[in-house]
Amino acid sequence: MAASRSAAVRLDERVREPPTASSRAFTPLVVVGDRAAYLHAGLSRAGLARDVLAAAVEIERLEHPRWAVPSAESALTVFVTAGVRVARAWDLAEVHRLLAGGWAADLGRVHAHLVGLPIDRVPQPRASDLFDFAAPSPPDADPNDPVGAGGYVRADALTPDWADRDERLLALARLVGDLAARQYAALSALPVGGPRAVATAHSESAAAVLCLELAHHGLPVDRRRAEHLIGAAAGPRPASELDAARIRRERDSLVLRHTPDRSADLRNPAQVKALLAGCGVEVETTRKWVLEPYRTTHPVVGALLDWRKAERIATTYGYRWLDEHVGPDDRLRGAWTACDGGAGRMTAQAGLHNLPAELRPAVAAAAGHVFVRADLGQIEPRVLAAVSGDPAFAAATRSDDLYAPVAAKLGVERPVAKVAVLAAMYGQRSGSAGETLRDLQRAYPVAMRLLDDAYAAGLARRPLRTFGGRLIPLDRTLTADEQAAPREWLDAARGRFARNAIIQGAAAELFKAWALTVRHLLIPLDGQIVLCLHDELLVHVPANAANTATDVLHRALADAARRWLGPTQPGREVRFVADVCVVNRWDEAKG
DNA sequence: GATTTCACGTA
DNA sequence: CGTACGTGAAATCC
Repeated sequence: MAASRSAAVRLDERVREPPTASSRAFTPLVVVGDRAAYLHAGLSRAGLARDVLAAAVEIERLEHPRWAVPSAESALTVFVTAGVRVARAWDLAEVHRLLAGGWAADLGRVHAHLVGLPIDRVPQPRASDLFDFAAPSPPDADPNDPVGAGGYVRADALTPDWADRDERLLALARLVGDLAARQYAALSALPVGGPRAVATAHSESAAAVLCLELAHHGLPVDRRRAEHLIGAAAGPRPASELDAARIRRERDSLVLRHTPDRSADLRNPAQVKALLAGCGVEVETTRKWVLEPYRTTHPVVGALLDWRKAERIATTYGYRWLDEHVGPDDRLRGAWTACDGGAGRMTAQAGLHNLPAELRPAVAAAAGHVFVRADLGQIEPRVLAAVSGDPAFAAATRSDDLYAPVAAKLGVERPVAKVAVLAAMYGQRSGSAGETLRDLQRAYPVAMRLLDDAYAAGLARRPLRTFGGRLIPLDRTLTADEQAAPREWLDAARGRFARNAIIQGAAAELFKAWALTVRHLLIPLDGQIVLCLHDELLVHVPANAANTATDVLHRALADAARRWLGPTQPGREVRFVADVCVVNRWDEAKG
């Protein structure tokens, strides 16, 4: 390999680009197969991905430009594997999700949305491949332009089939820079919180990079402890298919021994329902919370519920899961996304977001390291206070326990106040907590008004934006099944969804701002975020950095909240709190 | 073979 | 006290 060539940026290989708004603000970078191109400070470079990316990594080390990319995954993975923490990014896909709602965000959709072309006619690469390639381009179309005839981005623009030469890579980079500039303008022009929406775009883009880092680093696992916990719930590791069947039968027999005169496939809900009926337990469904009250009716119920728990470990979090997702370096790895298609929470695969509590002791810091575990306290009501600007509710956030001042103000016990606040944020407004809800309305009218307005927007199918600017689509066309459902039920469901989405979405925005601040401050400590769980961060640091990292988590929250909220009127400051502790295992109690 | 339903884990 | 997501097994659709 020509090592000297790959790292150095040679001026004679560059081509001067005309200065445009996009090239000043952004450094577009595209990677397609084994080729790549970027436009940086008016100079362009294209060629073998190995060489171009080595130069790009060098630029990142020196200058921290804002890399504009079709997606972080497509263009910035190499930075992550090289151990270089990308400081600034503009991820077209993430910004599109923010701007337009939903999750689909391929380059064709991003472009069509920004130039005002119908989304439903965006050329799709899948089944129509044969057609696309068969259809000859009009003679006047530029064969090196990723925007094809009809004004849409070619379906194959980001494939090695089309992007097989430097001038096409450069055209793609120019397109990416142009789209980033258009997104910037669109966010800036939003009627509510334009500058904040741009800040959210920066944050979401960085979150996409963090997702690559999370997938790369993985979550440290004590493999022997994991094997032990799985063994305790699901039995020993089966030596063969036959052995596995025997273990399953033994597990089943713990339930079926209670019904010697009848049998059933426990994995078949219909058969389980019939089995239970034969034992005098008549239920509509066999769900856990339906069966729970019948534990004392017949011993088979308790045995079945215990069986379900063990079966869950055996099937979903058993030896296969361990073998598939925990690497030879004892790290649990799964893919992460910076936002879901709804309110904007992060998602994770490989069970990282729904690991049963009983397996958490298996998540353990590596030798010489500790976890610093932090979770945001009462995040959703505090976020409600912040985004609504309710001065009275903001005053309540100054307490460590937000529900205490609320209870005092309403003249009720704390549990009553808590249920009322949660019911106002998520529940049916017409429930049994009616009187307390009316008191809540009087005490915190601004906050309650925000919730009511969101509910009304849901009913009216009027799209909303979160505090940070994310579009919450509420005008989705109904599926056939949904059209058959009662109208009032659907309306109420959409109202609840809307009310939840503005709170959950804003909380996700604050959480990401916090996480990214932590990520930045951890660099000198040689620490990493290894898990993000909606309101909880798990940070892995060398043991001697534990105290500093604890400070970092608190300080980052204050910084992130201040930046996220922007200037606040005196007397309306909202306080956010984090519970932070140093542990060796994830399940250990908070200090 | 792909999609839907049920069930349940997490926040 | 509601929403969301990911997962696996069985049922169902085509």
